[in-house]
Parts: sequence; structure tokens; C-alpha cells
Amino acid sequence: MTETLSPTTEQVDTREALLDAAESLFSELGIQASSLRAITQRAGANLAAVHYHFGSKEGLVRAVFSRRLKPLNEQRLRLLEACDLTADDAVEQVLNAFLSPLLRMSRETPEGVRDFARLMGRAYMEPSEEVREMLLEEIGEVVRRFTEALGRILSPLPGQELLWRLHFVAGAMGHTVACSHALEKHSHGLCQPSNPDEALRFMIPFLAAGLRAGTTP
Amino acid sequence: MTETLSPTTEQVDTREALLDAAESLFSELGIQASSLRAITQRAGANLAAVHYHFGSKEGLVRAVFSRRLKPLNEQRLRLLEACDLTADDAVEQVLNAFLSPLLRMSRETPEGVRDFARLMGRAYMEPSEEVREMLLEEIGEVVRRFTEALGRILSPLPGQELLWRLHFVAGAMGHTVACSHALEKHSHGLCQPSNPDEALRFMIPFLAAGLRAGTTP
DNA sequence: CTATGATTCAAACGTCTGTTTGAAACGGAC
DNA sequence: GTCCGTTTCAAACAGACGTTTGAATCATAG
Repeated sequence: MTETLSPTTEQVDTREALLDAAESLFSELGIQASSLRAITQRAGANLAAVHYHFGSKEGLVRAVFSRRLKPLNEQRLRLLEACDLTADDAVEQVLNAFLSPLLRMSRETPEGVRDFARLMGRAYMEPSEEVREMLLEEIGEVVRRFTEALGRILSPLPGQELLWRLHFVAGAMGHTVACSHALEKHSHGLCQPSNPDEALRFMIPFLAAGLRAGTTP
Repeated sequence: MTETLSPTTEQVDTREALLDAAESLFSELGIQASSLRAITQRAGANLAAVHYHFGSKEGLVRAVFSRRLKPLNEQRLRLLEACDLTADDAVEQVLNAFLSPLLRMSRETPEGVRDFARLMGRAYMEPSEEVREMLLEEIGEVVRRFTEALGRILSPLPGQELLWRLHFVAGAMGHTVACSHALEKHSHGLCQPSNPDEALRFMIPFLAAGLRAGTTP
């Protein structure tokens, strides 16, 4: 147990400590496999604190996501509105508007927020219906806006093919943030997915080329 | 060793029934969330049957994967060797050699094997280290061979960028088979990921275009 | 038939899970 | 000082989990 309390303000907020501990544990072990006992222990809090502050484990899960997702989505929409949809690199601009806020979240908090990116990627494939629906409800509006923008840029593309391609884009993005650690290990350090700039530099051209591929016969 | 088969009596093999039940439940709820009690109940078997036939839950998981993976990987390698790596569509050929065996597995068993594709996609992102390592150990050789083939086709591509792009390919593929049901629902039936031909028709051009994109500066 | 090995079965094991409880400790207002 | 709402705490709850056990059942060979 290496939890250190800041000397002056000590543990200002048990609530926040629980969210941090849950976020990191969720991203390491998954949501289901993270027990409240492990979470409260890492947070240096009592087991019952979760139910006092969040009502239930599901309430905690919800709070973990919405704490990060609200500012994240605002930033995404802000960047999307700044895109020039008529430019040659419009696709790249839009992809960057969606991706870079998530990948660059690590600026604010040294380690805590990288966890969230991995957690997001994993939650996207979570078998649990509840988690998936909660997530969709939280980012549904953003997805709709980005879908519309890309649909306009690629305008002669049939709707069916657009949806398929966005599905592939979502898969590549989710997998990259969820399993970045695997790529780093498997490439023996040649690839460094923990570097947001490197990840964007490789991911955006790949996805843009796929999105712009000639219509299939 | 192997029991004498008696094709007349009811459930020919409890072992096989357990594998089928586990496969479908794993793909629906995930591995962790599928209890032995739920599995044995769906299989119409006794709870202790799992430990009698497989020794433990982990043994069952291993058996579920290797039952499908062995023939699947053989077919992939057979198709890979039939590819013309100098052809214009060499990338498409290789992608097809890797993808189509998994997507077309549904031929043999009507429903049971579609479950396996979803399970494969999900297991690829599973937080559990044990599952991921077991899977990598089972398909490691195949991945190596396909990586080498694609590296040769895209030959001037730097190793770092090749690995990044293969990471994206893996993510798009995994997500597509794991969450095909989500795409079908979200597109209101416009996309039909349960149709292997349609999935291949859209996935291969997208991935090939991404793989062939100009080298990033 | 009996004997033998393979398979099934109901019941229990100890451990872990999310949740609840009621009392203890806190901190500012009067 | 007392009071009161907020927060923490140790302890226990009922249920689900993977696993084990020992006896019952089955099919076949001698």
C-alpha cells in the first residue's frame, strides 16, 4: 500500500481518489474484473465509500466515464467546427479533430488520463450491454456530427459504404488506444503508441486513405 | 483414451456440447462473465462435467479456441501460399487469405461458428493477460507469416510504419467481427456484416488502400 | 451374470462479490 | 461547551463463483 497523502491539503476528496483508482484499475483489468475492494484499497478509502458517494458500482462506472467524456466531447466539437470541409485535407482535419483530444489528454494529468484512453478503447468492445449503451448515450451526439461531416466530404460515397468505413475507422482507433501497450511490446520499442504525435502521424494517413478509397464495384 | 462413439444415444458427446455452449456464451457475455453453471446448464450437463473433461475453466477456454483455430490457421496458410505476391492486387489477395477463412466459417455449422468469429474479435482485446497470451501462442506463427508477406509486397515501407499499419488492420478486423451486430443495428439493416461476402467486399478495399497509402513524411 | 473402467450426479467446500448496517469520527454553527 | 449534518469505519449480509468429493449410473468385456 503506497498511497501517499499530500501533506498540506491531505486527501481533499475521497470522491476524486475513488474515481482515479477506478479509472486505472478498469483500464488494467477491465470493469468486471475490478472489485470494489481493490478499488477502495488503491484509493485508500473504505469499502462503503463507493456506495456513499456513487450509490453503486454502476454509478461509479458512469461517473468515471462522464468525468472525462464531457470536456473531451466539447473539445472535439470545437475542433470540428474549425475544420475547413472544402479543403484538400478535409478528411485529415476531421479525423484529427476526433482523435487528438483523446490522445492528448495525457497533458493535464501525467498518468491518470492515459489510462482513460485505454479504458475508452476497451469499453467500446465491452460485452456488457449496459456499459455500451451508457457510452453510446454519452458520445452519440458527437458521433452523429462527425458522421455527417465525413459523409459530406466524401459525398458521392453511398451511405452503406460510408457506414462500413466508419465502422473500420472506429475499430482501428479503438484498438490502437486500447492495445497500444501491445504494439509497443510487439515492435520492441520501434513503435511508441504512448506518444500522441507519433500515433496521429501514422493513424490519420492510414484512415484517410481507407476512407477515400475508390468506391467498390 | 477416446471413448467409443455411440451415435444412437441422445447427446453424442457431452464434451462437444460443453464446447458449443461455452463458445456461444463466451461470445455473448465474454469469458469472465460466463459462469460454469450457465455453461453446463446450456449444455444440459452437470456442473462437474467441466472439470472432468477439461480439468478447469481455463482448460475449457483453451479447448474452445484451439478446436476452431487449428483448422482455421491451416486454411489461412494454404491460401497465403496460393497468393501471387507480385500481382497488382497482391495486398488484396493476402488480406483475403487471412480474413475469408474466419468470416466463412459459418458454412460448417449454421450458428455455432459465427459465435466464434465474434469471440475471436473480443478475445483479441480481452484485458486478461492469460487469454491474450494463449491466443498469441496459438496464432503467432500465422501472424508472422502474413506480416512477412505484406512487408515484402509493400517493400519500400519502413518497418515502423508497417507495424503501425498492421496494428490498424488488426483493429479494424477485430472490431468488425466482434461488433458486427452493432453495425447491423446502427445502420438499420443497411449494412449486413453477417454476410461474409459483403463484409469482405467493403473491408478489403478499405484496408488495402490504408496499407498502400504514401509514406508519411 | 459379475467386474471394471468411464462418465454423471447432487451436495458441499471455501472464497470472493456487491451491498447494507449502525455506530464512530469529524467539522463548523450556535 | 452542545448540536447536527457530513463523512468514515468495521462488520456482517446473502448470493455467486470455481472447485472438490464420493457415491450413483452407465456401457462394455470376461
